[in-house]
Amino acid sequence: MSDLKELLEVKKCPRQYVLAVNDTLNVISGKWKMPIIASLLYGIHRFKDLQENIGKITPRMLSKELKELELNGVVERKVFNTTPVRIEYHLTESGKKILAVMDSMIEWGLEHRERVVEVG
Amino acid sequence: MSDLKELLEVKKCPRQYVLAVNDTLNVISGKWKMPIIASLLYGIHRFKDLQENIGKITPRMLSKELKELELNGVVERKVFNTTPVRIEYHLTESGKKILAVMDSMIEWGLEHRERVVEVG
DNA sequence: AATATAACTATACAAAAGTATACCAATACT
DNA sequence: AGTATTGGTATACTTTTGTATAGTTATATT
Repeated sequence: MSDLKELLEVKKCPRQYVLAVNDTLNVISGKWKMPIIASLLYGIHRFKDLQENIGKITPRMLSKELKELELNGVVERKVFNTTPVRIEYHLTESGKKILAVMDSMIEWGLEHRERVVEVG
Repeated sequence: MSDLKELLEVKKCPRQYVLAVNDTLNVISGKWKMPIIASLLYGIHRFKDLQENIGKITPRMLSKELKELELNGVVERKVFNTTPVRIEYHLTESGKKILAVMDSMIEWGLEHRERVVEVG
């Protein structure tokens, strides 16, 4: 295959795919996104509980990340009119489906570790 | 389910899964990893060609990222004893399989965009 | 009136990631 | 000797991401 053909082939890589990958990366990149999403998946929904479960995250980061996830349509914030006020964070339908991406990442990561150990 | 049970359930989330996800994130996170891996997948292997294909990347970043990918066992660097010297970067077996992760990211990203457009 | 609790916010800072611009080394060609 | 080519490095920045530490608001409890 000629260099030109290859170049054209690359240019054909659909823009919507690039956008889709970037959207996904935005949602899962960073130190705390995965721990937060995983905790929500496991049924932890309140600020203090998330903070305790994740361990070393500061309230500033937890707040910031939850806001970003909410803005990205991955998390929904629910306010309950009790005293003291109770607030719960839940994954949206999209949010729950990130599990599929996590699964593919786990699969790749495990296989890769085995291969690296074999090779040296 | 009690809070305690939930907590224990979370603690059961296997450490090797956490490591696997982190390994994968390390390989795909950042502004340039995906463009580089995609270019390699599409058959572009030389430094200058990668630089041209990716567009706005500086040689410093391309060099740095390729080194990191090599260190992580995702890319292999081959030196050809020609004049002038020819160097090629190729994905390892592990590297090629990142396509599966990319696919799941594309799928999630596309679905998520549709859902966000629907909801508003 | 003092203390406790949930759910944060504010300010200042440090570290990591990325950019801009210029330069280098080896070899071959003219 | 001067120029071109490939495959990078070096230095100095700017931006983004994450940390540390303290404070706030609203209500209820003692």
